[in-house]
Amino acid sequence: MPTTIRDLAKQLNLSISTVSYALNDGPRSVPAEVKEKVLRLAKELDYRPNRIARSMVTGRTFTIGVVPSDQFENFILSPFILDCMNGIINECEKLNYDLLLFTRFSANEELKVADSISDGRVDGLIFLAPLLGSKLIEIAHRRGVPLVITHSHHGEQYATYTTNNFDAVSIALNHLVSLGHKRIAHVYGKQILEDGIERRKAFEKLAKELQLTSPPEWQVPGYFTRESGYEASLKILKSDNIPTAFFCSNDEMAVGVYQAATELGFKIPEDISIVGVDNGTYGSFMNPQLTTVSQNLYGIAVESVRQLSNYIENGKEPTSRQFKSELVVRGSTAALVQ
Amino acid sequence: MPTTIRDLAKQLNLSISTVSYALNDGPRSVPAEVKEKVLRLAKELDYRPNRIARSMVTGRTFTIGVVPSDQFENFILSPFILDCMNGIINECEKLNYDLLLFTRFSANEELKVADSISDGRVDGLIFLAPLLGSKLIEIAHRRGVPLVITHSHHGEQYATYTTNNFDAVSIALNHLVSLGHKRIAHVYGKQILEDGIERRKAFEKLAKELQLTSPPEWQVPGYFTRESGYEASLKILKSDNIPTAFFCSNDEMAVGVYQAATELGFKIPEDISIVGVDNGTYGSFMNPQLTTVSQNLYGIAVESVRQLSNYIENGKEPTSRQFKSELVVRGSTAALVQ
DNA sequence: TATTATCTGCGAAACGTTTCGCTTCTGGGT
DNA sequence: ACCCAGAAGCGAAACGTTTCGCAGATAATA
Repeated sequence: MPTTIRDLAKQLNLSISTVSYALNDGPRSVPAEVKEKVLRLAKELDYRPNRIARSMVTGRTFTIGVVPSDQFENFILSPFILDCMNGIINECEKLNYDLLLFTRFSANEELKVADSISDGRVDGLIFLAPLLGSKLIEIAHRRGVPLVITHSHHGEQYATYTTNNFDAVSIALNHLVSLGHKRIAHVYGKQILEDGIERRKAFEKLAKELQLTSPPEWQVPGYFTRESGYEASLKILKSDNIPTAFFCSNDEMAVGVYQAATELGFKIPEDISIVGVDNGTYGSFMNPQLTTVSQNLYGIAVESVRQLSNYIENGKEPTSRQFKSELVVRGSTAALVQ
Repeated sequence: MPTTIRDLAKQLNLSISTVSYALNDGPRSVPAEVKEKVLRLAKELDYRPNRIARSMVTGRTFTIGVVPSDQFENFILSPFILDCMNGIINECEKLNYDLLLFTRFSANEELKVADSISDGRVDGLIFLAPLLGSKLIEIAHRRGVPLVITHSHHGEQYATYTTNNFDAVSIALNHLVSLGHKRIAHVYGKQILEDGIERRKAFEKLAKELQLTSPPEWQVPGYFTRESGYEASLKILKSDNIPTAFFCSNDEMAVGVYQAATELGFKIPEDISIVGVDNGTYGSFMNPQLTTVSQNLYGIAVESVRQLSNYIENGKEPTSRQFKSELVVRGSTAALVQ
């Protein structure tokens, strides 16, 4: 029903090819008056080229697919993902890409998803913090879909955009140590996400180096969610051996620790200091605001889009980059008073 | 380079049509053994039907487009939008739709956007809390793209999924009144979003009905963001006429009020009670947790996807629905002590 | 046995573009 | 007067599907 290029051609007594050249300014020239005629009629008939048909012949869709890792039941876009998405969206806007957000995550549907990410609808893919066991990446790669990975590595052959997790943890712990803290608990994150694993290892190593007091019962598992941070820290805070500070493997879990601590009557930062990782949007929503180690979530997102698009458009192989972290001192840490 | 249906046909000495019938289980039958042969080879050659080509002929894309209102510079997906998106994503997953997230928002590009939302790539559109002046909706409608609107009305001809804003405000204010508060300030929201306008009007009306004390200087403008809530409330809190409670037109602004209040030494809820609207993910991140009026963001999102898909698939006209709000009492409100 | 329905299967059209190869025409350079 | 380059424009192929119209073979009905 919508106007097609054929309608234009017919009404103007021109061939389809000429009309196409006029509309697209190439690849061949048409006389100025013809072009004008075409454009005028196109406007009049509210003509818009059908993107599907164009993709059919050009092989390009000007769409980038985003594959978030499946996070939690009914809560696919976490605050963390939100910050990533904002960077991706803005850069896509600049580069004139649209964004296809893949919605089928369930692990048992992995094959279906695999088909849907490689059926020609996207020019390339961005994997957001993929789970460790996911086979999607290999499949997409084998099928020749251009892709980049954020917040995880996945073998040398992939371009990855990550934070140096060891540094991040080091920055956080050194900050606490500089404030006099030695008794530090660790709420670690999901152990099927690279960030979770790496930060946990980093903590263990650094705890020795910095001669921290941090017995096994102070290493508690979370899942990068507020709830899990709450549960995990509650156990520690209810025991008779209380740390003076918590290092949380991400900001969301730190929120949970806030709540557990507050509920039990501890004051932040007077009684307990808390540091998170991410510097996500909502760290500053908290009261007191959260001291954290920034991941350059926005920058990582932007860079991954840029490199992906540069590969798609110019064939330039994307190169991996690791991003630096920075300490963001706010209200949740204070010098230890004895 | 990928395997096509033609490759399968050639290798099996079958016609393309027969192969297609075998792959799709219809619309005509093929003998079981032929079908098996086809499926086996398809698997062997890692054949996946090209979605673009399929769309070309069927006219269907199995993709729903989401158009967020442009919110703030560099921050397109707000926490509010995040909650909406989660509902949309989950329902799309169930109904086997993918999601195209439109990324070009700038008002000055409205025409370009208009083309991109109606160029055949989506089966339907969901407008998320569109700005009041936006012409996108009319354009999409005129061009025959199925659409629904959330969190705003836009004329009788559109299916809309909204919250009853008057009720929401009423619930919040009655809660405060029941706690003894009469001196209530209002941080209102963006006046180019329907929610912002309606809640402001509701507050004005209810302030009279409930005989609140709320002079004009206590009606302060925000933009539904934390920063704006902070700025707006700071003015009031620094004056020599301090309310006992704040009603904030959304949760994010309430966060800003928390911060302003805390900075100036007010205690929540002892000195000042605060109520927000949304019951977004973030409200429970705060300390004390925010008392709020829940919008059923998730339910609204789900319902809009359902109705849209039902229209796309079965031609059943979507019908508007208004959703109820509920009071969620948490830690930021307390009885007024004199 | 003659007639009609049901299976199989093929070929081709259609979806709406982009772009290549050709032809015809014009004008400038020798 | 002849040649050649460039401009203008057309027709058709191609992208990878789905599906309609046919035709021939086989089975069911009278």
